[in-house]
Amino acid sequence: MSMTETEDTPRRRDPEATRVAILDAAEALFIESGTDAVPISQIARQAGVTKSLIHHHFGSKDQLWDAIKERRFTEYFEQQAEILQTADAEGVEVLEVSMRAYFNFLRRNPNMVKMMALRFVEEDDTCAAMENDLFRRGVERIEESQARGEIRADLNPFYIIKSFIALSLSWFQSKPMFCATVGETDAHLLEDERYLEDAVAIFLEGVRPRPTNP
Amino acid sequence: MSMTETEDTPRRRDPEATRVAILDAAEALFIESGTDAVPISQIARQAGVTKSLIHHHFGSKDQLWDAIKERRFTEYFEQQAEILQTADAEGVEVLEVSMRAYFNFLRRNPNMVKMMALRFVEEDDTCAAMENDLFRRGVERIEESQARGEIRADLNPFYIIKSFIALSLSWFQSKPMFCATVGETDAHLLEDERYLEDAVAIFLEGVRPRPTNP
DNA sequence: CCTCAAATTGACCGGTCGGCCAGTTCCTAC
DNA sequence: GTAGGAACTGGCCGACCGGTCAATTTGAGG
Repeated sequence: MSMTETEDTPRRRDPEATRVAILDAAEALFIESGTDAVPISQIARQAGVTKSLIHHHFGSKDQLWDAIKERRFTEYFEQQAEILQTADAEGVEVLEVSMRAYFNFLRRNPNMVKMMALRFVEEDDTCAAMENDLFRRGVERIEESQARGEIRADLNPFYIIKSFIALSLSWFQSKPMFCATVGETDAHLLEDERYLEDAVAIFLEGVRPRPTNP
Repeated sequence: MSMTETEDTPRRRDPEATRVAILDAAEALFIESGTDAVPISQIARQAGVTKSLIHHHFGSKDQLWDAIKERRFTEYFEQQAEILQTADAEGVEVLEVSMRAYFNFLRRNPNMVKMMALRFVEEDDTCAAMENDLFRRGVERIEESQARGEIRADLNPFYIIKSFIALSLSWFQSKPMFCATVGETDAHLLEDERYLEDAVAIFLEGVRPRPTNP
């Protein structure tokens, strides 16, 4: 352990780790209770730092919230781009793979679902450019399949993407509301896989070119 | 104007009108800026009443917000039940009619879209019973069509409803995000009708029984 | 070893906001 | 017409919270 190690040894003061601790604590609390309901003091307590330190690193509460969204959404779009890149199926299969990947991603990241909803209610436009880029690449991919006759050509590729996102996202947004009332006899309705199978079935049949066309 | 008129003449003191004025003002402001961002004093100003009067009628700020949600959601579910009742189409057509009606309802009531999103982020369970009832009636309707072979029988009716709600709701939730970045060349993508046509096309083909089955 | 900037702390301030209360006005039922 | 209760008002309070600031500690570079 020589003193020349400057990056990987934990130091007593580690501003980067501090930033991460604050971001993690704030993200959890904000998503749990909403930004306004959580005082900075509580974030500080949970992160094991002082209130002033949060202001030192992030300026204001709003800027902290922005940093949280920035971090998660960039991570999100990078992952989505990765998935789109590596999906090497062909024809409608690429849509099935994409939809299942997207659905399972949301399933593993419930926080993301909430942040998407928050982005809407707060009318937040940040990261819209990144999202646009991602869509554009998806559209190109679909257009190729359409040209090859593997996907119905009368559908706008943009709307095709929007559709399978809608089918995935809305499920996780509406699910919690039903958990409260659905009885035990209908509990199976809440299983993610069952919904996914039906949603995929509807979506795929909807975009697949019909064999016989009047 | 006899004094025996007790119900229909406007009186100098009209508690019911006051309640409505407060609810209207609060709903507009809450949805515009979020419940926490709007002080009761501002609601009072906009409604033309005193702050104390709001507490007199509704108790606390939270109870006021509850009353707002209660009012809108009961109205919403009643309208939806009405639509479901009067949709006298048959076969898959009933789904098309329902989906178009739902889509256009959301289009005319952007506040409702926001309240649905808020219901999710605030984890609000109120009115879940009403929603459940509505779903049950829709499910029965679809089951009949399925028995008659007019709709694919391998799909769960519950998920069918969920699907066309998802396709409608998500559109209006994601639209604002794109308005900021979409260039003029792609502005047509934001037109509600264009999306609706494609979404309906996908959905209907997805639930329609295939003529030839391998 | 010394220096300087960054990290970190605790104390404090000013403003805001939700809720309460004492008092006044008005409708209504007897 | 009068008593009582509901509608309505203005003023006030206390808690909370976001942000600032001066002071202290720590680490890295010269």
